[in-house]
Amino acid sequence: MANVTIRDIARRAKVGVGTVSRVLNDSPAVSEETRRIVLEAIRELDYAPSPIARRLSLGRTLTIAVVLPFLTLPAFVERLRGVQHVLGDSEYDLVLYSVGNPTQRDSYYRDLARPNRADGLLFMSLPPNNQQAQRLLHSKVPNVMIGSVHQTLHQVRVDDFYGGELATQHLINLGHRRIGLISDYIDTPWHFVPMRDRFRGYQKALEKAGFEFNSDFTIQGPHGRDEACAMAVKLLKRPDRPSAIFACSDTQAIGVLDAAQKLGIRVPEELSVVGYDGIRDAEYMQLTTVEQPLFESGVEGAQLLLENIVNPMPGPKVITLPIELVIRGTTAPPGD
Amino acid sequence: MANVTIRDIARRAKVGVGTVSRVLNDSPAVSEETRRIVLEAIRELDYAPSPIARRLSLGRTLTIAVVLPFLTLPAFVERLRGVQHVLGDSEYDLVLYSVGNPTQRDSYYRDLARPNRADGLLFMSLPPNNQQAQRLLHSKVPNVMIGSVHQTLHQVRVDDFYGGELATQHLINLGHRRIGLISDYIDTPWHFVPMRDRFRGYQKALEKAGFEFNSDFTIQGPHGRDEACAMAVKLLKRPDRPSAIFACSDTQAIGVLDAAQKLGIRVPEELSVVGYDGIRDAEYMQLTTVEQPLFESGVEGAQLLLENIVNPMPGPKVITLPIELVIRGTTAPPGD
DNA sequence: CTGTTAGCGCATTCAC
DNA sequence: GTGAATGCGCTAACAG
Repeated sequence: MANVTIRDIARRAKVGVGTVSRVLNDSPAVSEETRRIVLEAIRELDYAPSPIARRLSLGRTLTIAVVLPFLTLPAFVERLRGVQHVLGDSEYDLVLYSVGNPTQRDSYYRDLARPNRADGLLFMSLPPNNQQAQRLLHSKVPNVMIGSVHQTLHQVRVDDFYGGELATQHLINLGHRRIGLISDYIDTPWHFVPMRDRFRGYQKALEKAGFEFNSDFTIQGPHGRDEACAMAVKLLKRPDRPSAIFACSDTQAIGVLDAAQKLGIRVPEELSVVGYDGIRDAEYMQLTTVEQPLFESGVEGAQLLLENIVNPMPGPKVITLPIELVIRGTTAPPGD
Repeated sequence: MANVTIRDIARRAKVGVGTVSRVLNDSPAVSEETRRIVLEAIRELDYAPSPIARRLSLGRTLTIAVVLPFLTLPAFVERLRGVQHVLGDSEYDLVLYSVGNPTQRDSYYRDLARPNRADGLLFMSLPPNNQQAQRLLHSKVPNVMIGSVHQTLHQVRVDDFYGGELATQHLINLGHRRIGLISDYIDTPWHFVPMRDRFRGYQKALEKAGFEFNSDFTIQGPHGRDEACAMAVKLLKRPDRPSAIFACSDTQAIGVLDAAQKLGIRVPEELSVVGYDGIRDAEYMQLTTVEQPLFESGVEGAQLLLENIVNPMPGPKVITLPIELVIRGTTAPPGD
């Protein structure tokens, strides 16, 4: 019942605590014989060293903090899985911080950017402002941004600009001219950069095709399936309604499908829809989408972080992961 | 750069470390004046106490360990969200342990069931064997099972037996007689009790209706959409193929829908499908399903755990959450 | 190779 | 009210 400590083992094995510590840490500087005796004592007393004491003594937390916005969005879960996949094999514990609002986000950026909180920080889709980035840098705590950017920080990202262009180009190639866009708010306190880049890619594609950009065809709003549905309804009720819609996330794309169904508009005959992310739901729904390697981004981010813990790289390392347009059943030439 | 410790604050404020500690912990036994001075020093040096040192000194880890099988299944993510929702407002960190195989599960049961690892344990859908339960009990570490059962442990669960009955009864009421069932392996080293109960509920409903149980209509296999699809294909290729299938999870139900599509069998005209869980995909797919309160179960489990940390209850507390049959578009009377 | 000792940073006595 | 001292369990440096 009473906690068994390293001292108990030492006493039991009739050695010093130093020796016990040595066998615990696989130090070669201990004879086979004593190692055996110590291990025996450990087994008999079912002893396991206290991680807390260990951390304090080592001056390391043996912990990686993962900060992400709500666990609600499937895309974040996929990334988290990737992170867990890597961390599961490491010596680090994964502690989870879920951010519900900008205030919370800021407090995490403040609290975690100091020694003794975590040995490494992983931020997902939560771009820091300059001051926060500065603080991170100054704190010397290794960190990696996944799915968000900052000039001074390590990051793994995808080329969202290109992705937006790819999606739009696909629609243009099919023959669409009136192409709507639905996205999150682009200028929010969250600074959700990827969305903004996708939007710009959309503009670029239009421009390249010689179409004029019509801001009436773009709507921004809060994220979510139902919200996207409402936005799409607004777009589809126009007399000159678009024949195709690029939704900046799969969740929103599914909302668009809802809207089409509600209004009796057939997909893809009367309306083409492209999403973004490549969450599993997209496959269920036969949604054409721009797939980004979500799981992979988690893996890469975690690995980059672990490397940086071992030996910190100076310059910001940017890993850009490839994206891919996956054509399924929700896009087709305009039925006119 | 150098770590600022409580001692630095004490020196700066010209007080003892004890006093600083007191203001950090809101002890009333400190004058307004000195409190002010200390807080001032803390602010000036941007000091924050080291959680690790705090933990060691307090003898508490300030940590809740959440153990769950792969992060892959949406149902687990929902529960995790519920847990996070509660823990986010507490003083505890949420550390995540993802279990990939039975060996890993067993090692977590062993390692976490001792002092100084976590102040509380949350196991999701990972029923312990008697020895593990015994060890948990003996370790005195507060713990709660979510979605799995053991006679001696606190748990929050749903009535899976009733759920299985409910789903099957629904199909019977619609007029179906040949009702297939697809489930995980029921007798595995994972001891996935809920599945077994759903299966038994199915049998019970058949029995009540006076139908004979036909084991040819039940298939067990590894979990997963594709796996379920393969099983369903097997079922649906029989000359006397079932007119309805109860899949023991939504993921599997979606696999069944895949199979129907592949074989050109219309749902619900030629085949009715009922799922189980109530994940969001189910809504997307218009799937009739038995909805269990996943998020809620996480919330309840976390709350129960926190209560038990404050003052441990002796007897095992069992919270049973209500389930609900949600009828959507995949069930209808048999088209014959 | 091995025992002893000095911290790691904080909370908590116990005197004053 | 407050300061000084002790211990939480472990690692690492230092003698031997």
